[in-house]
Amino acid sequence: MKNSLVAKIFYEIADMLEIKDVQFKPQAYRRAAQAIESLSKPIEDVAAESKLEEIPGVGESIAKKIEEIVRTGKLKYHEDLKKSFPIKIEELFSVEGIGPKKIKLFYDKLGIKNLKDLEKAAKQGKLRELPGMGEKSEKQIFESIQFAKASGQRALLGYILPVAEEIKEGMQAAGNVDDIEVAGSIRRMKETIGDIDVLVVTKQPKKAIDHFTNLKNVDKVVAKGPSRSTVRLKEGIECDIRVIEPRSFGSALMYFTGSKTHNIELRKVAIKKGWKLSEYGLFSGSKRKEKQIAGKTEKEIYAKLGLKYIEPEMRENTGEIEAAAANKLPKIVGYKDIRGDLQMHTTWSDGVNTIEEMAHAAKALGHEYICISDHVGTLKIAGSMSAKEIEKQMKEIDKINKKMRGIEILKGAEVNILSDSSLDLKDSVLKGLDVVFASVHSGFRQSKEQLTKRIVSAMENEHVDIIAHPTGRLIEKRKAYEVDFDKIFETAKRTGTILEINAYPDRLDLNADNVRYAIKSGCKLIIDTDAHSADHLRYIRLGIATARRGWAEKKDIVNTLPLKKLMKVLKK
DNA sequence: GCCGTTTTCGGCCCGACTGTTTTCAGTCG
Repeated sequence: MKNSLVAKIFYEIADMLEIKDVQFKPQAYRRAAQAIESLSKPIEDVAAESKLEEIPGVGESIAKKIEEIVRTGKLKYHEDLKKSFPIKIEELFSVEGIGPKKIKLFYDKLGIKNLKDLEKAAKQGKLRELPGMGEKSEKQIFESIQFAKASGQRALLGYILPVAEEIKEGMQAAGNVDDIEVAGSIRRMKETIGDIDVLVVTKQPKKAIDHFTNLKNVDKVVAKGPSRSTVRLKEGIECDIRVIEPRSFGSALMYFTGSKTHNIELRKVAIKKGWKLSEYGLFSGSKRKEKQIAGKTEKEIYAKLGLKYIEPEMRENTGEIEAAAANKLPKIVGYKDIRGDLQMHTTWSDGVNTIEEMAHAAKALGHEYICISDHVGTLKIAGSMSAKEIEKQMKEIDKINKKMRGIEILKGAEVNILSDSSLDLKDSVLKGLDVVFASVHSGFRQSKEQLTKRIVSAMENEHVDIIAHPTGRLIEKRKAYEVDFDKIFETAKRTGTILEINAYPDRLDLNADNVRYAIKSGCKLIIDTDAHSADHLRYIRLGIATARRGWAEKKDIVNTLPLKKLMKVLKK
């Protein structure tokens, strides 16, 4: 699948054209890149079918370029552009306060090509002498570089969500906050988060902002004004707060939630109706005599635009606006629809809590059932259990089930799919379990064909109910291994094997795009935490969010079912 | 470079803030 390669090349072209001060083309390339990135099909397949120009934002010229990339793996136009700009553009763009104009200025006047050059020039006081620059800008650039270095990559949603919630609670404790919401990519439940955006309604803006800058996890106040402020938190992430008028709360929430491309499309819908949409509301009339027709809530704005309400997790401009206009939005699975969690580890393998502790924690979360799925097999990873130990554990589970009320514990196991496609445990043992997970834990570097074959043959096994974390990726750490999704989804559907959405913060695997494709292919999914401690069971909402981002409905997720019905969906 | 219930040509989302200016360009969200 070359989609991400094509998108990357187009993003880079957009950046370079912007530096060259070319008008409008950068937007065109970005739009195409974004559409290709979120395509559910391999771009080479679309090219083979000669349907490239059906992709929104792709016309004759870009279609030709895609064909060249698919054919040769690169693009001459892109290579030529790069030659005229020997600059690490992505690196420089990542510095806050620097855009295309400054990058060009720095390169033309000082020959700055990368972050290191820029830092050096800032240190030596060379930037301040350039036109349009001054001491303050130079200092700000230097500080942004330091901050970027210290905080590194984007933070995982699973770790930042609790921080954002703490801030929200901290603000509510101030007593003068009438309404508060965390917006931004957190509200859209993106896998990784750049910063935290908080919106408040208050009659005492100054007091609220003072309270904000004095919250206990604030490390440094970056900016502080009458209606907004930015701070750096001890967790190494920035947090913005904005005071909003009640009449604009919905439009502001919409605007700051994004995504940016979703907003742009909405504004186009407004323009078509002769209106204007901004963070202050939806307006009719000319500039001199404009009248607010909506803004208090998101719902009324969508309604006025002729659209059904779109859940934040779906606002990525991947067809949700068209679907909302046609009243064809799916009713996506809710955060309270999950009845149980089937993947978790205990002290029997590499978990830190006992079976009983896990059961109590799950019950407290409202689960009706859980499954203990410790590692099993001969592969010496993660304290795998032998067939003998499995026997013992099953008896222990029987005992706990007898004494605990209100939750049912299933007997399960996570078995390795070995490099030769065989399973790491005999069928005779698997047969006795309620739920069998199979997953790849070794040989990640095999070819796409081999890895696909391993997973497919595991699915063909009559005892394997679920494929755990099907692509093996670890966010910001390890890329997904390449597999043939068409083949995997087809096999899953045919054999009745369920695919997992692993809710662990750095996995979220299948990811949202895969989820959407899997559902389209007719697969059933399950959301599990893969908890290695009782605390981890809370991660379930990250998995639900991933399902929602992939447009999954309740009927697509098997652990929304009561236990009896769930057992019928499993293979035996 | 793309696209069309204003258009096959002439548009392309909108507003605020910051730091540099002396009326605004660049950047951000």
